[in-house]
Amino acid sequence: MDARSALGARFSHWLAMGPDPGGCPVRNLLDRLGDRWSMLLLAALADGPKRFSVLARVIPDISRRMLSQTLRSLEADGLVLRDVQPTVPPSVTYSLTALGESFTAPLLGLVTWAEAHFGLVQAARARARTDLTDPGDLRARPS
Amino acid sequence: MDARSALGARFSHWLAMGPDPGGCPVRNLLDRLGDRWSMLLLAALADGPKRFSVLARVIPDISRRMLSQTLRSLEADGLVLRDVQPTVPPSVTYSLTALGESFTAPLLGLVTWAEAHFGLVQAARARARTDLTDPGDLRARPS
DNA sequence: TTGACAAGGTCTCAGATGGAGACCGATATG
DNA sequence: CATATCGGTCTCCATCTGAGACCTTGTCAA
Repeated sequence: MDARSALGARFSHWLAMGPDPGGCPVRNLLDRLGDRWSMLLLAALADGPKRFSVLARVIPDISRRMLSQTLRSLEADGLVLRDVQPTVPPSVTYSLTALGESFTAPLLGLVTWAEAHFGLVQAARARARTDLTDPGDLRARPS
Repeated sequence: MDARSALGARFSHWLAMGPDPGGCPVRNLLDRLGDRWSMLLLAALADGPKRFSVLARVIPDISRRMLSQTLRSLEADGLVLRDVQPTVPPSVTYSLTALGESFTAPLLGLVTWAEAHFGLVQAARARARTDLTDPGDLRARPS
């Protein structure tokens, strides 16, 4: 059975479970991890435990607010461990829990796919763009 | 090499590529697919081609606006094919492209993990909740 | 004849969400 | 004395999202 059929089977199985959005494990977890930063942070922590400021440095375009918020959400879900050293200034280190480590396997699958197929996606985007602009591309358009 | 080491190696490799956010394939694709609906729609379409109204029915909590918007984004990325039958009223069918089908493999990995570990995540959440409310549970606190 | 309804959207409006940047507290450093 | 560090929080504003009205064109029921 290929991945598509298997995925389709899972999907129709969820439908049979009724229209409860939070009851479905996949809906529930996808709602949590399917945001802009969660998976990225898990990938960063797969590289090894890191402190707050290090995470902020290696992911330059995350705001401190979202960094804090996302890490707390991951901690609440048991994927990340937050270790506070009560020095002054305090030193806080984040690392993957065993559960978080178990997530690295599917995440690696995602990452591998992304690296392998990015070229095709870019090509599709370029095609979509020219499809949109083509009707007017017969002549140069000022302004 | 386990998944964690492999993922960590990928991550530090991205860092070496400089601070360009859109240049990294993984950042780029995660920004697109890592929203509330994209992966869910891909899972739904893995079950077979579906029309707009059918998708709206099987995913009750997506608004028509986001459904239309997300499908167009997936189409622009070459993952989904939009087939318009010029009947009246028009009939529009969405299906996975070959590229979209290739994504079902990593997506299935994610889904499988979610179903297998959802119990642990729920347990962690319950623990986090009691940790928060415990300090004040000694006495009832009005207002 | 009038009305309702269908599909596949778009449009507008209001509320949730996210980023930018100020601020904090205590300490080490220049 | 001024400034920087660390790990955040707070406020403000821009963007994103959802709810719900509306559109077109033809068919069917009353």
